[in-house]
Amino acid sequence: MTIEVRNPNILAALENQGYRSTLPRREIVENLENRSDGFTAEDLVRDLPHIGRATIFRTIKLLLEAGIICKLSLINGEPRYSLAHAEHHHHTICVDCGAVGEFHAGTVERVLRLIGSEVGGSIVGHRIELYISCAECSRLNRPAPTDGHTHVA
Amino acid sequence: MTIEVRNPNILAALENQGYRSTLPRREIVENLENRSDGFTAEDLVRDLPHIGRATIFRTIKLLLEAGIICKLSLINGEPRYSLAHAEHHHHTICVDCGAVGEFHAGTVERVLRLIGSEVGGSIVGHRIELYISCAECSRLNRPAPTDGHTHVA
DNA sequence: ACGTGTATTGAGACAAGGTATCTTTATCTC
DNA sequence: GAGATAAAGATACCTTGTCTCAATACACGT
Repeated sequence: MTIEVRNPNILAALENQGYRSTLPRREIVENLENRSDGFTAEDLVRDLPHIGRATIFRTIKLLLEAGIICKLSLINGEPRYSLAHAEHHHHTICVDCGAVGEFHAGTVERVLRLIGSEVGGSIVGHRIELYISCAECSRLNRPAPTDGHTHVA
Repeated sequence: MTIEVRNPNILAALENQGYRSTLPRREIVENLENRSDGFTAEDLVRDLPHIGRATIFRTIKLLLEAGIICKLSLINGEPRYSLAHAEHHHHTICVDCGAVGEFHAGTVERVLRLIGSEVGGSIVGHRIELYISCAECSRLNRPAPTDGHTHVA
C-alpha cells in the first residue's frame, strides 16, 4: 500500500505529449490541483462557468489518457474523477463522505494474473474498487453492519 | 475459481420475495435465460418491443436486487448485465467479443479485507473486474501487447 | 368465478453524463 | 507578425436511466 506525492507539473506533462497549453486547460488543471477528494465533471462545469461544457469533458479525457487523473465509480455506479498520485493503484472510496484513497497491493495483482492465465487468452487490464465507510464516518454514523462481501461486481 | 449452474427458477425466486408474476416479467426472464453472454438494457428493449422501456429497467433493477443478474462495466465504463451463476463472484470480460466469465478468488477477498482494516473504518463492498482478450479472440486477433497492469481504476 | 385493493405497466417527459458537429478563436512556429 | 492548425464554444444529440401518472392486470377472499 503506497501513497505518493502529487504530480508537480501537469501542464508540462501535457505539453510533452504534444498538447498546447491553453487558458482553459490551465484553469482546469489549477482547479483540479486544489481538490483533495473525488470530483465530478459537473463540479468543474459549475466552478468554471466561462469554460464550455465540451471543453471540460475533452480536457478530462485528455487528463485520463495522460494518467493524470483516474475515473472511478461510486458503489451505485456514479462516475467520479480523482487526481492520480501514484503510478498503478486502486481506490478506496468512502460511501458516506466520498473521500478517495489510493492503495496498491501486489498480491491482488498477482492473483489476478494467475486467474487470467487459467482462463486462457491475455489480460488487458483490471478494475478494483474498495468501498468503505472511512474511519471518521463510521465513527459518526452507526458502524455499517456489513461483512466486506457485498457483491458489487 | 468456481463456475456453477444456472438458477433453475428465477420467477419463483421473485415471487418468494413478494413480487407478482406478470407477463412482462416472465418474458424478460425467459429472454434472459436464453442469453449466454453479457447484454445491455437496450438489447432487451429491442428484443421485447411490446414491453415498455420503463418496465425493462424496473425489472432489471429488481433482478439486480434479487442477485439474479449482475451489473458490470466494460473497460470503457459502458454498463452490461449478465446472469449470475454463483453466489459471490467477479467477472472476466473479453474486450474483443464481450464474453463474460465468473471467478471467485478467496485470496483477493482476504487481501482487500486486510487493506480495509489498515485504512480504518469498515468495508462496505468491493468491485473487481478483469478485462481479458479471451482464448479465442487473442488467437484470432494479434495477441494484445499488454502486461495485465493497464490502469483502469 | 368475481370483485376489489394494490402492484405493476406503458407512455412519455425528464435527468445525468457525455459525444459530435461546426464555426470561431487562440496557440505555436517561423 | 502571419499562417497553419489545434483547440474552444455553442449547441444538438446520444445513452442510460428515472419519474409521474393514468390505465391495467394480478392475487386473494369469498
